[in-house]
Amino acid sequence: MNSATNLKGVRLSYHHGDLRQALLTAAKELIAEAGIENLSLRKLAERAGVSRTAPYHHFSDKNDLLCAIAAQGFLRRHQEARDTFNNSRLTAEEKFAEFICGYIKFAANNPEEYELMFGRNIWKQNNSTQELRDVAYPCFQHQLEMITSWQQMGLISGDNPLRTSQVIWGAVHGIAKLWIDGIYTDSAQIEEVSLCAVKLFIKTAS
Amino acid sequence: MNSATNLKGVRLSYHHGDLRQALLTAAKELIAEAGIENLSLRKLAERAGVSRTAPYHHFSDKNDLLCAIAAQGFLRRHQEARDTFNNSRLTAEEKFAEFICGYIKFAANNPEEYELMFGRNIWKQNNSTQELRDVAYPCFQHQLEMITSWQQMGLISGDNPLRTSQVIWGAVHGIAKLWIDGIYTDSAQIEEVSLCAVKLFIKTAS
DNA sequence: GCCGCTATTTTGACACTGTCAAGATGTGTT
DNA sequence: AACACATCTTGACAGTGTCAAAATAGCGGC
Repeated sequence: MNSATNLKGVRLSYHHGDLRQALLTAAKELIAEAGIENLSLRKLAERAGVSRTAPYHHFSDKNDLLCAIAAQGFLRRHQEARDTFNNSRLTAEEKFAEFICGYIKFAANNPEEYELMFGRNIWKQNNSTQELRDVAYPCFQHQLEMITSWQQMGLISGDNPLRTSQVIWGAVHGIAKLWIDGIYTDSAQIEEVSLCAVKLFIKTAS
Repeated sequence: MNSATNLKGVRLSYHHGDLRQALLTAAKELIAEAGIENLSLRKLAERAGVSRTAPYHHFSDKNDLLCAIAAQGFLRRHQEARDTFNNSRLTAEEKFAEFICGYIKFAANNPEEYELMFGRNIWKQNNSTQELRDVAYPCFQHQLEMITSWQQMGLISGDNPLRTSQVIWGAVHGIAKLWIDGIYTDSAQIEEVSLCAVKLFIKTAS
């Protein structure tokens, strides 16, 4: 299970050194080069200099490997959001704007990773790993808490914090997806769309 | 190209009758049964009672076939939206609410079809067929026109109609996707979330 | 009727995929 | 040294999308 992920001890694996981590980084390379759809375990194994079935001793499945990459993405985004929310130099309104813009920017700058984090294959049915859920759910929960606090201080409208949070999350998610998938017919400026979303959700919007 | 789609003449194709249409309906059956990920051209051909490569004379590609199915989805949704917008028994506010709820309900009731219409594989890069674009873009354009009209009559806030339209589209799209993919951690009532979105976007929201 | 042209379909094949079973090899423990 | 076990490899299997070439069916013209 947790064969090679102990962060303390230096020597983790036997033959390769740390194949699990090597596979993860190689996978991210390959995804960045050719997209998720073109990632195969065999090419990945070759890139890592290892035989076709070696990865199966570190990931039970292709899905398991993808979940592990997605988990890293949630950790990164969660950290980003926390940094913004805890930045005492920002007003609440600035934090909210930065949450919206930062979310969309994260997706736009890491399209393949975002696709993985929210691709249907991972969450649909029961494909999500426990490891992934342990990382993703706190990230979702944190979003809910932030939005709830902004709503309680009267910055954004709505009454039910959970529902409002779901709508705002849906908005940034949808904008990000439509952008990533290249569906906006005009060459939309993603920053402009983000700021428009901010204005629409803030209570004092004109 | 347009080998078998003439709606006037009854006898359209030669051997099978109308293999193109038979493939489309069989594909929708298979997708409904096992999801898009589990649709293969070979199983599809078998279901249609035809050899593995027969579909290639009606669709250049697997992608081409998926685009054709997606196009039918856009036609249906476009018609729905038009019906609502042209329903003279509804007030503007009711129309807007019905647009939001109807959009999300459409996606929730036809998850696989919606996945196809907005799955990344189709739009990403240049995978979209001309036929698909000819059907989808008018649908998008119609959404823009509706939202612009609601904004101009002061029903919803925001200044730039295009940007506002993109945000609202993003919101319904994102809510639908998060719902379809089963990502909302609580068992959200999709209708409640839709209504919350309506309230947030309408100008006189509390 | 018959002949040929073209649209349609099939058979065969190729490279590629994820994944399993069995064996080989390295590593640490006793 | 011997064992247990983690790690990795080789071989194999059933699928997949798609191409090339051969077979077949329907239509027009004679």
